Formats: sequence, structure tokens, C-alpha cells
Amino acid sequence: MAENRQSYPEGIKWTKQRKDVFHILNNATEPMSAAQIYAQILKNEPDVNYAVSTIYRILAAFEEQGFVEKTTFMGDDTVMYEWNKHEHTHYAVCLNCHKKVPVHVCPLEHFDHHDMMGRGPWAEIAKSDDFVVTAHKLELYGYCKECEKIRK
Amino acid sequence: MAENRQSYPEGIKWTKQRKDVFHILNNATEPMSAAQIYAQILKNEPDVNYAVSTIYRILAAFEEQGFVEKTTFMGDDTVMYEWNKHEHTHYAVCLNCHKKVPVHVCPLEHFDHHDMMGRGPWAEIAKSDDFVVTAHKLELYGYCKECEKIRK
DNA sequence: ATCCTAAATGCAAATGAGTTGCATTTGCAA
DNA sequence: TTGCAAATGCAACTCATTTGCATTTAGGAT
Repeated sequence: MAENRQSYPEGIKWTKQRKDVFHILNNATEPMSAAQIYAQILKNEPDVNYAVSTIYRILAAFEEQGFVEKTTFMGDDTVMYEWNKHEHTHYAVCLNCHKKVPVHVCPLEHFDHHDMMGRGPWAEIAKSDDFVVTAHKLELYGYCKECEKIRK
Repeated sequence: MAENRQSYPEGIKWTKQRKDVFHILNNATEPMSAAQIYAQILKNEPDVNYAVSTIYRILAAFEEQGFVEKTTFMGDDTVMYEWNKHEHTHYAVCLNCHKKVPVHVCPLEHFDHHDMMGRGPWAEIAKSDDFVVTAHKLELYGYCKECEKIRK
């Protein structure tokens, strides 16, 4: 998993622990909690003896560098982390199994930040409240294929 | 605050504690944490002797009845509760002071759920992933008037 | 109005995610 | 190769939230 030499982002020390967290998040298909990352590391290398606190410290350091992004989803009670691939992605979250399906289509894509600040469809929001919008987060909720079957 | 007789939603026992939580949430202008609700109760009636656990249990009961909704926002680390007024509302969240400005305009309002499930702009999402969308949550991030001033 | 019982509450202890202090180890630049 | 700032392990801690249990109370039945 971590054998092939790979170029890591610069600017921080690359310890074995950080490489492990990097590899897991970088290959993840959906956001993961610290506990999930830790479990995945143990699964890959059952003999490692990590401190959970190290995972949190690594995630905090990565976040500070802009390498990972932190979010929470309705229904989970823990913070989730994902490697910042600089793709504008939202998620469709299954209300039953909590699976997160990445959605690369954004219905707000035509409303750029400049529009958000006073012109276009956002004018009403921006003007009425004197609020400068710099980003947004959209989550879709519903049921994934498997859970939809069971539900009815 | 709680003097004037008011009709409470039916279906549950209306204890003094529940009435207090109801009044606070019902008059709140933005989502509140359990701790904030508790603090507000103490502020209104310094002599009450509530158990914090009671607040949590009341909120859980209210949520189960559909009276309150639970959400989390980026930046806060605690769960927020709001009385369900059955208005489709999103929030603009200040990244600095965490103030939440309600936004009653929804850029997705023209995309009804039926559209979401296979036609219209959502077709791509729904079809590609076989995901049934039943709801969505949009959060705007940025800076409120006061914080924007300080920021530059 | 009074009784009765299931439901709600107070209290204190437990849980669990996340954080922190400190001694030890380790990248990595010189 | 060496030195040191930064990273880690470990254990203790914080803080939001939950839970068990004894006591109280809302509100329907009498």
C-alpha cells in the first residue's frame, strides 16, 4: 500500500505515520473519521503501535497546511476528514447506512462568488444581510440503491 | 417569558422544563446548542435547578416528535437544535464569529424532488448513482458585516 | 377533586471523541 | 554524521453527551 515511492506534498516532515494517513485519505472514496483512519491503518499493518492522538495531531497539521478538509454530516456525530483534491465536490448522504456518494455536479456552479456578493440570484441574500459569501456546502440526503430497496 | 398561556404541540407531557425549552427554541433566531439553551434558561430564571441531562432528554424527545431539528455547522463542534417551523431555511455562517444568518431564499427551490430523481439538472446525480434524494442542506460560508470590517 | 401509573426529572457516574503535557524519538538540513 | 526542532507515544485530562436508578409529576381514569 505504501511501498511505491510517491511524491508527498512539501512543507512538512514525512514520518511513517503521516505517510500512512496520507495514503489512506488520498485513496479514500469518501470522507473518513479519525477512528476509521486508525482502524484502516491497523488493518493494513496489524503490528503498528500508533497512538490515536497522533492521528488527530496529523490531521490537524494536514488541515492547517490545507491538505485535508474537515466536515461533519447530519447523522454522524463525528468529524470527517478528506484529502483536498481541489475538486468542488458535494455528497449525497444515505440516511440509512450513512454512505456518502460523491457528486461532482454543482447546481450552484454558475453562481460565482462575485455574483453571490450582490448580483444575480444571490443578490437578495447578500444585500439584505450584508454578508460576504466565500464558499458553500451542499449536502443531498436520501437513500442509496441498497437501502432504498429495503426501505419500502 | 413563559407567563402567557400558549398552545403547545400535542402528544407529549408538558412539564415546566419542556415549556421552557420550547419557549426558548421557538423564539430563537438561530440554531442553539444544548448548553446555550441551558444558559438562557438560567438567565431567565436564575433560581431554577435543572439537570443538564434533562435538556438533552427533552431535545431528544422533541426531535423524535419532529418538533426540533438537529444540525451541525462547520466550525462549531457541538450539535445545534432549532424549532421546526416548517420553513425551508438555510444559513449563512460567519467563519469568524459563527453567527448564523437565516436565508429564506433557496437556489434549489425550482428543483423539486421529482426532478431530483431523474429529470432536470439533477438527472446526472440521480441516474449515475441510483440515489433517491429526499432533502438537501445548503450552508453558505463567509463573513458577516461586523467581522468583514475587522478582517481586512 | 383525588388516585394511579407511565413518563419525566435530578443526580451522579459513565462514556467517548478529541486534546494536552511531558519525556523520548526522528526527519532532515547543515 | 550530527543537532535540534518537530513529531510521537503514553497517560491523564477535558468536555459534550448518555445512562442507571431513585424520586417526582403530568394528566387520564375514578
